[in-house]
Amino acid sequence: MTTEEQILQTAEKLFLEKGFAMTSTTEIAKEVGCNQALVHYYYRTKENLFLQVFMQKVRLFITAFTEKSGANDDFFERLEKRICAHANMMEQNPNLPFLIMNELILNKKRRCMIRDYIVDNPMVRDIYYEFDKEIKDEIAKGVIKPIDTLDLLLNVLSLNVFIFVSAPIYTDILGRTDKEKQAYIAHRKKLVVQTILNSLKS
Amino acid sequence: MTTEEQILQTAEKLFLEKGFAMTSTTEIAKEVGCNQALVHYYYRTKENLFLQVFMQKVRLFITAFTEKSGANDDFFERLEKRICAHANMMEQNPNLPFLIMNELILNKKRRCMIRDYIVDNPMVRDIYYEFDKEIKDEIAKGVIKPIDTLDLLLNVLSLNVFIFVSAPIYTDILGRTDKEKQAYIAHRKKLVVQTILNSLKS
DNA sequence: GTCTATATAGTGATAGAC
DNA sequence: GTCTATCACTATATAGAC
Repeated sequence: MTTEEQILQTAEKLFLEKGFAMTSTTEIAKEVGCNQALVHYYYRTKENLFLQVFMQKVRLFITAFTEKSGANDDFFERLEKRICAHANMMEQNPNLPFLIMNELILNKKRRCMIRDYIVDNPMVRDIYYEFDKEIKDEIAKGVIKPIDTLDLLLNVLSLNVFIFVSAPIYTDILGRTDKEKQAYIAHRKKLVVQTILNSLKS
Repeated sequence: MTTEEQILQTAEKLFLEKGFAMTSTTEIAKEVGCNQALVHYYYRTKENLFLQVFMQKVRLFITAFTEKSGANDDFFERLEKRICAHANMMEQNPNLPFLIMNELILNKKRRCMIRDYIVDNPMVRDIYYEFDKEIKDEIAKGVIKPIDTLDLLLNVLSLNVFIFVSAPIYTDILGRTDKEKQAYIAHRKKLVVQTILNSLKS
């Protein structure tokens, strides 16, 4: 791996662990084993380096949520698969939801970047409209209780994100082992699906 | 108001807005209209000052959640009142859930402080056990579907906290006015209650 | 109690040697 | 491409004058 790639990879790790503000380019360089000037040689500014990591992660976050599932499943099976795909993506990147939330709340610039990325992205729009149509169909058929599509998405997002935000807190506060933490996550994943489906069934 | 109180109040405001790392004692002093040395004269360290704000807010956060309601309501009415009390507390302190989450995730020291506060606090324990008993009773009576008490609390917490974490993001990304933001919050509050109750009804 | 001044250390970023 | 050296800045915290 080139030094340039090592820097990006280490930056990703540290930004995910401690956020933008609390990670210094000096620290990144130290962990890579090179000089701090080299970080700026490749990426010029810390902000620049951060954005490369951040936007890639935002893309990952969104595409996982909009993942399509088998067409011959019924609605509840399809929804379950979508919820799980989203949770699995976060399980592989545990601090990702926190990083995104953190930066979006503390930094207006980031919110605007996301807006440009989401609202102007035809792919994202298409997937949303398709999902929206699907929901409206199922409501019309009387399969699920009436709900706004955005509300359903927000419910899933709330519950799923909170699994990974709460996991380290829960683990530390109750003095759990890493294995117990994994069990907590697995349990919560199942329960989120169950809660969402129960709230929809009519 | 004394200068000492002004400093504490300004610190509270800025810490809530921008978190610990991005708020400087210089900035606090400037906003109070005094010298930066004075902040340290009264509170010695920034960490100290932060903890005074933080722990007071954590107490507020927990006590709101454990608020008791009218005894002659049925279970669903009592639960609804509890969920609303918790949401209302956050509505009056919009950035509070974010601050708590943020500091707990980024800082292990803070997690340990909370542990000492929650786990060793008999009042908190009592309220939890009482709620737990109540849930188990209703399950036994067949009023609600079986669920672990901690899971129910986590579901409420997830959905409620996310209202206020998502509100500024939602508002900015979709270019909403402040009035529309209030409507979003009011709408989500209702929906959270509905989602939780629907998921419990058997 | 409030100020000025300052010690000390850390930051992001750049210039220039090799 | 990688380094050393350094600049300009900001931060927390303290010492000491008033």
